[in-house]
Amino acid sequence: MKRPSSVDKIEDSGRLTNISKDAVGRLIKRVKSRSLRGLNKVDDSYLQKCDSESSSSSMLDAALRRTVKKDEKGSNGEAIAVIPSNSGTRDENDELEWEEGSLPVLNSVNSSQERTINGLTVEFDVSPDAAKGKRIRRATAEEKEVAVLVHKVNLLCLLGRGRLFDIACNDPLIQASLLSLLPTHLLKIAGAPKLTAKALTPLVDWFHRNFHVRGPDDSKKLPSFALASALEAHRGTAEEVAALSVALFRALNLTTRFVAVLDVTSLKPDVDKPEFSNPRTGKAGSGIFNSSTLMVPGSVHASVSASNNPVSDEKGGDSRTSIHRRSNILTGKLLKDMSVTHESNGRVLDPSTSADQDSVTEGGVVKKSGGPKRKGDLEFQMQLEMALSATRTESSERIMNLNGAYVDNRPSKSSPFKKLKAVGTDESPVSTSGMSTAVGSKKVGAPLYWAEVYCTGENSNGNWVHVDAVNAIIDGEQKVEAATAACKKSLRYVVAFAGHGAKDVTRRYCTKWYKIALQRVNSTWWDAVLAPLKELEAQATSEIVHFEQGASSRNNKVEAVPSANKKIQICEPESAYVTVKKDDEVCEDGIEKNAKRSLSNSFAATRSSLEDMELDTRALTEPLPGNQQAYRNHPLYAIEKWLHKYEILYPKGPVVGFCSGHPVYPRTCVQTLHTKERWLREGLQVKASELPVKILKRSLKHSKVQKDEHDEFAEGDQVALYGKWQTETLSLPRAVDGIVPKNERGQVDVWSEKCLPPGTVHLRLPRVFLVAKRLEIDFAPAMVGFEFRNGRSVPVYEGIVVCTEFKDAILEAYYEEEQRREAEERKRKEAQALSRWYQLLCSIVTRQRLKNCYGDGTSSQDAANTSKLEDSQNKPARSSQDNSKSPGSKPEKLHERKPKAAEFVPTKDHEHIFVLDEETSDGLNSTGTKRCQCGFSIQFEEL
DNA sequence: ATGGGGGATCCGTCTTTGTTAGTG
DNA sequence: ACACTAACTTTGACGGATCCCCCA
Repeated sequence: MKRPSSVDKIEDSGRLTNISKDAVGRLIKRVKSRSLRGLNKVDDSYLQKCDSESSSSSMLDAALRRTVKKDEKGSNGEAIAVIPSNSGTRDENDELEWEEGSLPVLNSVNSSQERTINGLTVEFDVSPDAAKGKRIRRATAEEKEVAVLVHKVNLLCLLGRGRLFDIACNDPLIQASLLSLLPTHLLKIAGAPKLTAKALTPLVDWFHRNFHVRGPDDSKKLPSFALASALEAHRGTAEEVAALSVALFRALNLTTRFVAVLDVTSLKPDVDKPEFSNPRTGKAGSGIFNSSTLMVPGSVHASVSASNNPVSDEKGGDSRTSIHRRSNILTGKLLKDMSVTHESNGRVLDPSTSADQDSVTEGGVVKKSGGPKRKGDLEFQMQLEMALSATRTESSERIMNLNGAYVDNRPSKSSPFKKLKAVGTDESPVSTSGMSTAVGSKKVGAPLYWAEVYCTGENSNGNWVHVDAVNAIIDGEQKVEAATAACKKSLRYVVAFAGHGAKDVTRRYCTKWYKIALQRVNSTWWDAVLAPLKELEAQATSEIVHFEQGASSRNNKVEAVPSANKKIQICEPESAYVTVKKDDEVCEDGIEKNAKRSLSNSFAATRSSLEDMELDTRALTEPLPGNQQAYRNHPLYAIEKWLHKYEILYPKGPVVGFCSGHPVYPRTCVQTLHTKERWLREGLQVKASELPVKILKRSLKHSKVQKDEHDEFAEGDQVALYGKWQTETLSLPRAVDGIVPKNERGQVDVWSEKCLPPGTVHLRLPRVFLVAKRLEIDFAPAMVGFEFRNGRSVPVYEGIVVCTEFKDAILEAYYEEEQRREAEERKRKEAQALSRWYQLLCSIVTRQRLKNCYGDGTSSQDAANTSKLEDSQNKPARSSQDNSKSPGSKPEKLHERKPKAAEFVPTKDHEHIFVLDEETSDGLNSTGTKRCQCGFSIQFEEL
């Protein structure tokens, strides 16, 4: 990879990217291996997936063994067990052998196979039909956890990538180069006091005509380098082109964000498995990092010309090649059609409503498409027209796909009508008023990158406006969801990048949050990740706004009159961003600067909070889903049918709508119910006069347990449930006279601090009950929960509950007791250590003596040497035992004669038999030596 | 052809308050 | 005799997510 070595920061980022990439690669590898292991673990499920021809020999082997095992009982005689050669007599313990035994591997597996082994017939059946019947293995908790981790890592990586592109958009060289290419009349936009979305039209139009999208490339360029290349070639990936548009807007001092749809791996396992083996990603070798849009380039034929002719003429592209023109013709045609068929949602470029199908717009000028045409062009146009007319017939309200310009223009064998796929999928109003995806197909990629420009002239306070320069769409935020849905992508995370920061703006682009939310990571984690970035983003956009006011002076300095001959004309050595900052620092005195900064910050805060409010409002005003299933987990609405077992509607109203005849209630009306006992855990008790709002039937098992109880409602097979509104704060009897109030089991259930009787305290210390008992203070064991052990749940006790007044006394005594205990423990350990040292030293002494006695190299020495090691390790205990017994026991015959080492040849399993050799006494202690026939001796001391 | 409803299936969660023999 | 510890054995019902089939 070629790197601009001069830019250290970028190098760092590059390294970081590589490191991250490697890490993620390893993680994915781990996931793959896990999933493989998982498949192996559940052989049956894998078996069904094993194509008869593709299954590996080991798999087949395993399958064979299984089949054989299953069929060995031979119920119907169709399948006969393979009996291994050694299995003439089988018993119960053969299980393991059956598992580990191997069978000859067959080369071909058919639905029914036979093979003779040692005269036995093998018959097994791995028919696909049988496998088909089996269910697909579901993901385990571990796999789900891994999927969440991968999702998070992927999100972080894509966030990092977005930030890199955002930084690259601030590159002064790129911004200056773009300005140098811009026609002079378009520079005026920078000075506009009230920017409106409409005012951006000519600018976006120019950009769209001059920069084109090509397919994703496999090169691993750094963002800034990629942008430079794209700028030079006037074409790049959708990501690069979108980033260039952001750079251009920023160069013109427009408050602009780079917006990207983070196309992360799924939160759920399995779903992504095909993606791991996706040939495209595999080929690219960059996995999830290669997340560029899959757009099929509109100017797909123009690759050669584009590279040869990198700079386009700014005055309408007179010098452009015919191929360039053709792509523009097609694009313009589509755009025009969009403007004709639909104008209600979002302003589309080229306001011309001419019905002339042959006219195209180019730089706002309507032109005849009289350029040279190739055979493919005509075919394509025919197909396109047929498609468009068909779309109009189907739904005149719908507009063309955003990506209409990127329709694959290769001649298709199928009918053009088959390409049409109206993807106005949902009940969403967008689908009816939004864009049609008639031309959209799997060959067309989703719009994943665009810009957001803050237009001060929109609404009363200004507004962020969606600007998709890649597809030449302005203010088309409502179309994005439909377009991405058409391409089987979901808008799970739409993130706007600015000033090295980022902000989640998904809610602006999605209308069905209830669907999106389920596919997103835990919001707490995501919010925590974004919090610092959001701050950066807010600061950055505020700074730009602040300087926007003085932008005219700067623009006067920029005499950017681009020329076709100038490849990159840098009129201003510093970037717009940098220049403005410098102006601020140089021109303003300290006080003014601070005042102005604080003013801008306050405005930014207002702007940011305004946007937050806007997004929140969108969330709260989501349209009612049309299908019942959507209400199962809808965050805003609920229908009674889909309430859970422990839920109820309270209050039952207001009804906000109907779905298939079912009244729809706000989710806030859904209350969770609990039993009396469960409420106690929360530190709440059910009011005396309250009746259960719901009574459930208890399971058989539980009803048996409850049979004896005489609760009014919870009798036998019933469970009484109460709502939170029926409860009050728990009032337990107060501790009186140092006596702790206990429950029927003589304990206190300490689920939380709230469950403690007033006047008591929970001492969560080990062995503290001993102290309380010694001090004769009343206490109750504190039960803190349950754990499942030995097939049943058992209560877990931690510490005791005592009256508050005894707390200090108990603690004091406890610490004293603990100190004493620790001292005792220390003493015991020291004694033990002493004893072990003694044993060790004895062994060393004995060894030395042996060396001294038998160090001449006789045959017995070998024996002694071989035995001494193991004896020094193992025998002391035995020998000491023997020692202790020896004084009482008579040393029989062996005692009479001294062992002669030369006579005795110890065997391998020889055990020492000691006889008393000599004994001396010093009054208090008597010491002695015991000697075995083999020559091994040990000295002992009798206390 | 497609999407919704509902049944079937499977995985994960919740449930929940011993007994006995051996050892010090 | 008493207190303490370790071993014993290894639930099962139900909710909910997901799959799959049928029907509008």
